[in-house]
Amino acid sequence: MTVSRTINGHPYVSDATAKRVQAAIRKLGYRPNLAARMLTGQLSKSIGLIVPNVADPFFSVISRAVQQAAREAGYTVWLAASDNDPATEEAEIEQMTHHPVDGIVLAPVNCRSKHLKVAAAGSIPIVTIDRSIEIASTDSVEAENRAGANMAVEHLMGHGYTKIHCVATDFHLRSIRLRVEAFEEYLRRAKLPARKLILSDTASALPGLTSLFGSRQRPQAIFATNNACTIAVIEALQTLGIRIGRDVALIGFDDVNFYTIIRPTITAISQPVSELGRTATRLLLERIHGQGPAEEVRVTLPVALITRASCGCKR
Amino acid sequence: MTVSRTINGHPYVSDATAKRVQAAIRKLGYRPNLAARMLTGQLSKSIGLIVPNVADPFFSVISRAVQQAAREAGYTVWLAASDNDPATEEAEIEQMTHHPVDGIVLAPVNCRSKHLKVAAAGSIPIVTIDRSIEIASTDSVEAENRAGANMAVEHLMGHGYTKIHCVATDFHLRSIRLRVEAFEEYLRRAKLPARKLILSDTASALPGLTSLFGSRQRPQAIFATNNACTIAVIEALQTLGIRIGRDVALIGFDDVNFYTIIRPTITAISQPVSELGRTATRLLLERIHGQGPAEEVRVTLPVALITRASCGCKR
DNA sequence: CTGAAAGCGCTTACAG
DNA sequence: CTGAAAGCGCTTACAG
Repeated sequence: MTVSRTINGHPYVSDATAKRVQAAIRKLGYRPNLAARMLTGQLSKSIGLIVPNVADPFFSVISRAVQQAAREAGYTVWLAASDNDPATEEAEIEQMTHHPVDGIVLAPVNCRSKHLKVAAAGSIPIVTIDRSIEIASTDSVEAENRAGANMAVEHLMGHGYTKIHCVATDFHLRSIRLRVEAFEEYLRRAKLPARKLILSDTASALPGLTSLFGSRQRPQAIFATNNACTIAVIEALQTLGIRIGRDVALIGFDDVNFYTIIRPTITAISQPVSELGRTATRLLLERIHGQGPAEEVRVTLPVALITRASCGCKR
Repeated sequence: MTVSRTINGHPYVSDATAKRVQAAIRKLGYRPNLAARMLTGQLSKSIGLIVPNVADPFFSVISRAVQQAAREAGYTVWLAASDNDPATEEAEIEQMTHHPVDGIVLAPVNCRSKHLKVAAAGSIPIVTIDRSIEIASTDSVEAENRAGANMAVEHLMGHGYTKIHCVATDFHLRSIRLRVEAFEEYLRRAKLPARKLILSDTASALPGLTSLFGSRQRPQAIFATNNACTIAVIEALQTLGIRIGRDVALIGFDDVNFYTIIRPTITAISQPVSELGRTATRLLLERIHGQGPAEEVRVTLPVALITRASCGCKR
């Protein structure tokens, strides 16, 4: 009893006993049993993080940021990968909910999976990151998808290109759709054709670009909507012998480390990835502690154009 | 009571009652409380995974493999990043031990940290991955470091290079030291000079290579001992205007996705990264279930030379 | 300021 | 085959 009070810093423990308890704790190497503590309705001081793929550079940086922010607040994080499978994601949310964690930071596989409705209505708070849920309402943190697409198109138009193509994968994600939509609207307002190539997966980049570059719609510039897509485009263009930055310009959404190492270097829309992770964690911890407004919080963080060589600059 | 027996598949529950219990469970959405279960001394069905950095491609692939292998066995995994800080690592091991997890897969920051002795002597099993502990004994899984270094040197010598330099970072890691030692021994046996450049961090690659290439020891070929080091070398050579594959040959230990995208493509010693993760998880689960031999198990998995252009092949 | 009592939700013997 | 009892290690009122 007195030990419990001492550990939890309750008032009304005399200094003398507190000291004796501390000494005994040290001597015996006593550690409170978390399972027992949980059973009395305490917080677990842990949060869950579910991402589609830890090996994706975008998500590995996010994981790192979440982990650090959580640690600073005395929280530990359960990381799980959904492997882009909604069923796995559902199982993981279930498991975490019952494990238990106090809250979950989630990058959903699909914004419309039915199980998300259940999860969002559950008792523990959820904050989505990068991709917000469409069929339920939770706090969310994401980058300015539309502004990023606009910046990319504007920059390409500044180079004088008029035949600009958008190449996208993962079109089922709301973030990707927003980027594609913004791309189309911007070009439409500029009275230029807004053409797009939606790929079912990265493997179809090569056949897709082969026929695109063999057609009359051969583009002068490409806007690729995320890192996996950009990399697939680069590989396909290399295979086709089409020189990036000379034969065709390229800007990718998402910046990746090795874009400065390949030649030409790749111009990219850079997201504040660590900041996304930190913000989501902060928001979640606030919810866990019952702070924050009653309505959902939707945070959008700014992106930046990182000019390198693939767009035609610095040739 | 009967519910408990039904859930845990104990014998001596009549089919009729079992059915009724199942139905009630479904109807009420009942889920057993894990905290309570833990309190009676059950396994948590979770393992911990601690790596220096989740954003490192090597460790993110390992994380993925561990996660998948654990999931297949009905286990979930706590992932934590030690950020290359032994104190953080110590805190994470502590936290996991008491959380509790049934076992830990660990890639130690340093093979000689004193806290590892305590951890290895603890009650829950630990399996090290990529880097084995020197001051205590645990099961371990790693790649054939020496054989990999030998293959690299042998291949470079096959190209006729006689002035081969080893460039290394993270020399405090046993795996790196093994690679460097094997490099030296191989060249010594071939009666060739075995020179090396040990860098304190990747930032010192540029100054280090600048003076190396300005000296009389200017190498014809470089063997870089891990992916971070190889990338730093590539960047430094690019900055110096030294053409890889023409002015100097390069082989890196660890294969990385984008090595096929940069020009020249990078020849690498490829580790069976996913296999390392799966094997470590399998070993850990065996220990948790009290299987496996009494003595420590040390698994070494084979590596492979992936020939590309940077070594001088396919010029 | 300190301690005895009850209970969190399970499981493990022990009786029926 | 089924249930009542005790206990896992904590915390939250409730008495002193």
